[in-house]
Amino acid sequence: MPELPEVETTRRGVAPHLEHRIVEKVIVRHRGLRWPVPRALARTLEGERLNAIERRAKYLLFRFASGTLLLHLGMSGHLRVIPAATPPGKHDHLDIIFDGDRCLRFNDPRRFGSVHWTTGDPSAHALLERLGPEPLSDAFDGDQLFEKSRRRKLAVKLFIMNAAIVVGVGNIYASEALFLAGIRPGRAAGRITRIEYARLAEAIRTVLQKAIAKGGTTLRDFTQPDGNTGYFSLHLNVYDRAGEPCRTCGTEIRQKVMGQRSTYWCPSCQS
DNA sequence: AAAGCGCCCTGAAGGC
DNA sequence: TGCCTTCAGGGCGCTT
Repeated sequence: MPELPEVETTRRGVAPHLEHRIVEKVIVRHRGLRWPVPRALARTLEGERLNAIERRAKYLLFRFASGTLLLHLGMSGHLRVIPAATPPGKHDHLDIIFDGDRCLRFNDPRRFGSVHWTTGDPSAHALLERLGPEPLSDAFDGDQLFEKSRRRKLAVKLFIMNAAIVVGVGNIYASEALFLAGIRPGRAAGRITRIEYARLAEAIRTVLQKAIAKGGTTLRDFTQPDGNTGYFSLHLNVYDRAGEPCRTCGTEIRQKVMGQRSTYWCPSCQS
């Protein structure tokens, strides 16, 4: 379930423990992630120095001198930094062991996560090159949403979940952002006004930023064995609240499947 | 080009 | 108690 805020919190959690350290050993226990883990991963990484951990969309970028490891948490993946001798548990698919006994352990029950190695500019990698702007950067605003959506009949909720339009808006925050902006999720993207898109872009920023701030305070230490809470205990206005009263007006929250995913909204606060 | 949907996978929840 | 079914979810990639 990691959405962008969880991925960013993970990045902030593990980076201080690993940056500027040397990879001593790599253990791959299960190559069958979304894509097979590269066979040469251990050979590639061992001896490499980690310069920095960055994030693009929901991908974590481990920048080494000779290339970049792209890691996606899928929907059930999480990372911890633990002593290398810690016995592996179920679904512990990958260890990257750094000097100073810092073992980065990747656990992913559903194996929707992935690991890629790329040399050169990682933004040119096939998985990254077509991605839209980062929602928290200055490169993102409502005007872009407006321009890109003209003549598109797709529901606005699906439109903002398209990573080519803007990255990092997952299913939960899509519903939450639309609630904040007062826009019904089922409306055609091409029928949303410029002013509404300005509100929506701002709502997306707000929702993600709040979640990141919350992550910083609620997530446990990434160096603890039980270091991941999975989900932030966010104050959700509509998501997973079908039939419950709107926190603003008391109207029953409605739910509908859109693009094979549950969507929630308040029929009174959103128009 | 845009839209729709299948699929990868496990675990939790619900029904019987 | 235990089995079976259903659902959840990110996002690529194929089809229409």
